[in-house]
Amino acid sequence: MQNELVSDIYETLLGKIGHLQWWPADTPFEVVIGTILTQQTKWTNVEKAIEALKMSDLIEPEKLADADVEQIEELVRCCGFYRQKARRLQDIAGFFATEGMDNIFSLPTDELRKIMLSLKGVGNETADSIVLYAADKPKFVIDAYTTRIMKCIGIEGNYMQLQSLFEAGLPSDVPLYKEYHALIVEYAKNYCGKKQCEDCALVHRFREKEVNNG
DNA sequence: CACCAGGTTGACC
DNA sequence: GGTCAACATGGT
Repeated sequence: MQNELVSDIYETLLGKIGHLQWWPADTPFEVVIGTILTQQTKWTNVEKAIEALKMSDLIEPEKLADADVEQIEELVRCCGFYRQKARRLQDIAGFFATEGMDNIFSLPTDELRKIMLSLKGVGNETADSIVLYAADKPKFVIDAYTTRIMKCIGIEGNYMQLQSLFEAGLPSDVPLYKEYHALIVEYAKNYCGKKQCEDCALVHRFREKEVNNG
């Protein structure tokens, strides 16, 4: 059954990598900033930008919303797409400043997700990352690595289909969702390069399983 | 020098 | 529903 597959993958990754703690940030709003900045960019660049924003005392909705957009551009330049990211960060900051971050984050999970999706620059993955890692609510994050790994194993689907698969196969548990996504990213970064794909323990293990079962 | 990175959007079938 | 170029810097 595919329901077991999801927890089997988790156990395999956990055994290979060990427990992980995510998301590295001092405050929920810092998580939000990180979700935008990390789009299509390495985390080391995000760290530099966050540090720069901290130096300018801008890791707060009101302050970021009131800053000059040109200043934000310079501070986040190292993350790429810096002009649109600066504007989107400022928009989101303005939204949280107006509505109150605590008010927004205490909404029901699905409503929160919908509202996050309505912000420019926030798509499925970013919305779910905010819901899970900033608001601490159970939503499983699907990213390019997850999609790639599942396709390797032989399971294809769009974002919502894969998310449903994972959520159906797991207890609704925030720390578990957080760690599972972190494990997938770590695994994929270290073991799913083009060269490594041939020795991908995960893929081999589950392909064999499939043969045995079927 | 070419290619990719924890992605989103708007335009177009 | 799906596909595609644009968005841009930094590291291998």
